[in-house]
Amino acid sequence: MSLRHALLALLNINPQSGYDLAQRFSTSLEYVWRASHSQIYPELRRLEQEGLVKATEVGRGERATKREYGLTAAGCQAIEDWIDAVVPPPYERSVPHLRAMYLEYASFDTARRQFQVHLSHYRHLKTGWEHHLEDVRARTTDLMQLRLAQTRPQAHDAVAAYKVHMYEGLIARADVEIAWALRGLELVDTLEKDAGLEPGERVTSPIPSYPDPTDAPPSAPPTSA
Amino acid sequence: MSLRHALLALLNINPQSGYDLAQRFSTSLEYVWRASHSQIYPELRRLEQEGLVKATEVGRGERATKREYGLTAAGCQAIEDWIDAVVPPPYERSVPHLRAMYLEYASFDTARRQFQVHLSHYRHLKTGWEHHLEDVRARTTDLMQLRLAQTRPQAHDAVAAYKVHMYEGLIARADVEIAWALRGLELVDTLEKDAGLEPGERVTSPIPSYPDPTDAPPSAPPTSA
DNA sequence: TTACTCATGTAAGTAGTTACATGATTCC
DNA sequence: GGAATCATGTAACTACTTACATGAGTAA
Repeated sequence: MSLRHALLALLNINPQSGYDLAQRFSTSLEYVWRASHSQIYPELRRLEQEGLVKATEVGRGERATKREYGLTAAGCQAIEDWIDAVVPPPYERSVPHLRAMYLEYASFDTARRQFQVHLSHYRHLKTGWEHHLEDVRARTTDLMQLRLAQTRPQAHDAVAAYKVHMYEGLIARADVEIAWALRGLELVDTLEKDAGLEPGERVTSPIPSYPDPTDAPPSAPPTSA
Repeated sequence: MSLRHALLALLNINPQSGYDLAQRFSTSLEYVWRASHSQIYPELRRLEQEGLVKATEVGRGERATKREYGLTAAGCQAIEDWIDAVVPPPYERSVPHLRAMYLEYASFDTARRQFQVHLSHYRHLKTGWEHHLEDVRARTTDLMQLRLAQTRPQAHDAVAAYKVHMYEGLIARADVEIAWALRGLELVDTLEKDAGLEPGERVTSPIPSYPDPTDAPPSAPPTSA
C-alpha cells in the first residue's frame, strides 16, 4: 500500500499525468521507490475511483489528450492518515545474504564474484543517492523548488532536513553493504589460503538423499529413513 | 525464486517434512528468510514434480502419515546452479524511508513515534541475529552439528565462517538502522526547538488541487490548469 | 475431554515484474 | 519518412500474506 502514497505525495507537489509520475519514479525517486508505468496507470484509476485524486483531460497537439491528476480533499486526508499510521517496518528478505549463508557450495572464485556484484551494486546505488543528497541540500531541483514554493518559509528547513536525513540513511545502508562485501572478499582470500583446493573446486558439494539411478550406478542404496 | 533454494539447502542438511521446514523458518532461519507453511507446502509439491526432491510417506501413530522430503541428484545440481548464478541484488524498497521523506506532513510527536518503532524493530532483529551468531560461532546448534557432520573436516571452517559473516552483515544492517533512527529522533528535537508549533500541530499540510465541495465552501476555485 | 502440537492443505487477495500492444507528437 | 519521445493501457506471471479448513496424535 505504499505506491499509492508515493503517488499522492508526488501529486501534492504538482498535478501530473501518469507518464510524468513514471518519469519521476525513474529519475528523482529512482533510488528510493521504483514503479513502472504498468503499475502506476491502474493505481491512478483506482485512486480516482476512490475519490482520492481527480483527473482532468488535457489536450495535446491535434487529437491526443492526457489525463492530469490532482489531489482531492480526501487525497490530502489519505496522506495525513498514512503519515500518522504507526506500522512496524516489514521484514526484509535479502537474497545475497541467503546466498552468502551457503557459499560453501561455491568455489572461492564464485564466492568472490558474488561479493563483487554486491559491491558494485551498492557502490552504484550510493553514487546515485549522493547526487540526490547534494541536490536536496542545495535545494535546486525543480521538485524541491516546487515543494518549497507551496510551503510556508518556517517549514522549509524541516522539509529539506527530513529529505536529507532520508538520503543519509540510504547512503549509510549502502556503506554497510559495501563494507560487508569487502570483508567478504577478504574472508574468501583467507579461507582460500588455508584450504588448499584446486582452482574452481567447490569447498563442499550437496549430497543427494536419493541418487539418480539413470545417471550412474549408485554406490550406496537410497537412504530414505 | 529464493524460497525453493532455501528449501533445497535445508533439505540437504537432513530430509524433513514440510512441517519441520516451516519450524526451521520460524526458528533457526527466523530472521534470515521467512516463509509460512502455506507457501512451503505447494513449493515442495512443485519441487517434487520437477524432480528436485523426492518424498517418502512416513507413518506416525495409527492412521496418520507425513511426507519426508529429500534431495535428488537434480536437486543437488539445482543448489550448485543457484550458488553459481551471478544475479545483481534486487532493488529494495524501504517503506520507513519513503515515509521519512514526507515526515513534514506529520507532527513532531508523530515523527518521533515513527523513528521509535523503527528503532525498536531493528533492536529486536539485532538481538535475534546476535543469538544466532553466537550459536554459529559455538557450533552447538543441531543444525550446525548436522551440517558439519556431513562435511569433511577441512571445510568446517568455511561452512561456519560464511554463516558468521552473513550474521555479521545482518547485525551491521541493524546497526545502521538503529543509528539512523537515533539521529532521526535528534533531528526532530532540533527542528521542534526552532519551529515554535503547537503540540501535535503538523509542520505542513497537503493542499488539495480539487477542494471537496460537499465539505465546506471552497475559499478558492479548483485550480486544475 | 480438552487443549496443544503435529501435519497438510486451499483460497482469496496484494504487490510487483515483464512482456505485449497501440497510437499520437515532435524533431531531424 | 523515420526515430525518439509522449502517452496509456492490458495480460500473464511470480512471490508472498492472511485467512479458512481439517484432522490425527499426545499428554493433562
